[in-house]
Amino acid sequence: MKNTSKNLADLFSEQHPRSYKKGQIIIRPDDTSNGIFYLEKGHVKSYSLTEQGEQKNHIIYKTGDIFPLIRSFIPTNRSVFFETIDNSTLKMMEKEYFFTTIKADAQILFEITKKIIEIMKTHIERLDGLEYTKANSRIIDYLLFLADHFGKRKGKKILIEVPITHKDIADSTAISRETVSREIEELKRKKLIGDKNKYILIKNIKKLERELKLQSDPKRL
Amino acid sequence: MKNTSKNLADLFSEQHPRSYKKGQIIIRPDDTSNGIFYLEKGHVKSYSLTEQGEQKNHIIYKTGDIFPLIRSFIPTNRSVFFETIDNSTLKMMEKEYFFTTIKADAQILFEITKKIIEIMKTHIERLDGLEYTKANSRIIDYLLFLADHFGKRKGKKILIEVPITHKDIADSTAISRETVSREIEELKRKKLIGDKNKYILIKNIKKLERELKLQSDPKRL
DNA sequence: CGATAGATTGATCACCTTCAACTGCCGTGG
DNA sequence: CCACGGCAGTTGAAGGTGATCAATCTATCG
Repeated sequence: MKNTSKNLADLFSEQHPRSYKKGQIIIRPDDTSNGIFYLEKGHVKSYSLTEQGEQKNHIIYKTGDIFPLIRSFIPTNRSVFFETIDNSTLKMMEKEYFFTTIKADAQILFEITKKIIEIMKTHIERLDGLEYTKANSRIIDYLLFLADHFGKRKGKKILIEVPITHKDIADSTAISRETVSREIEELKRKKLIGDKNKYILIKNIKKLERELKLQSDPKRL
Repeated sequence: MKNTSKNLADLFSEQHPRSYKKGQIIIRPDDTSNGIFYLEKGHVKSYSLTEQGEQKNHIIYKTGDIFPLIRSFIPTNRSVFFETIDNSTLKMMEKEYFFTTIKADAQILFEITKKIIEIMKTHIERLDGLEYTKANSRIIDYLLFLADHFGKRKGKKILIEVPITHKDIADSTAISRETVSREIEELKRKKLIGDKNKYILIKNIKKLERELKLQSDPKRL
């Protein structure tokens, strides 16, 4: 047993990696198993469903993140799904072992707390972005959010390296897919964004940020 | 120095209480001071502002909560305000002392982590509620959210014991104040909610939950 | 290669914002 | 203590934004 973990990767180093294909559900609301997952490679989205079966996307987890946090730490009504959107590699640890280990070591526990805070920050940014009342503002804000979290600089441009569909954007911003399609088209027409091998490319982030401010301004030309 | 803290109240027990009047801003984005606040009595709302100065409400903190979490744990762009909506009592601890103390004691650190998870859960519920596309669904979901977090059972009814205005609901759900006014009126007409000394009273929570499911159903009569 | 899911485009119309005018309420200062 | 100012709430009318429906097209995957 290794008690010298200094970070999350160390903590999970002894666990064997598990491969998941794109689109596999890792955790469902009714799951009785209670492992803690560490995402080594790929991306996982969390979401709930409406009565009509529409997805309401929460966030996208990436390398170094852990989940599920809420149901692991406190007893709660489970309503959230975790599903890969990539071919992904995860590691899993039994809840009991996880808690025994972290409760015994303030240092690793502090690292986990910082990771939790980081994931909470992501949720707050999403919450904040959803409070724009105009559809195009919510879309632009979400693109800026994705650029910040998954963007890789390519010169002056930013490539959003996460497989995201218009449907995902729609399910993340409370907008219909058709409207997302039209707004994205408009942003491409304005040369603010583009495509690059299946990923969204931000061509001019400064202008895109300016566009967000203009969109919410009722007094724009 | 007291090292026997078993919970948050203990941890802050040595700090002297500070009184704030309703409407006072405790933390602004540009604040350089970096204390951690423990809310002993009252309510504090967190929010950001749009370019046009509109409030985007995040959550309402209550007795036993601590803030600000994000800016205390990780370096970040500050854009969030914390403001009392009640006459409130808080305790404050210097950031350095706070971190020295919790890093030295896994037990109190674990208590704080659980509190953080609880506050994260609140944010996720808000995020999820904002993903309803219809205004009346978002309002009903928000009322159910308030009932769950601040409601006191009065027989079969639930009194939401937090001073909340229609403007607050509007700023929390990305809806105009006028529409909130009309929808609340409609819910009163249906006898689902009412008033009781300035607070919102949920008269029939089961029916209100059913109303939420109906609202989002396009095939309703 | 067929099936399924996502994307596109156009037309229609409902929902909700906006604007405006008015009322009510509360805290503050003279 | 009253008057005032400002913010919150109410109500009505009008117009725009974005949802919905439908038809077609494309991409992906077994």
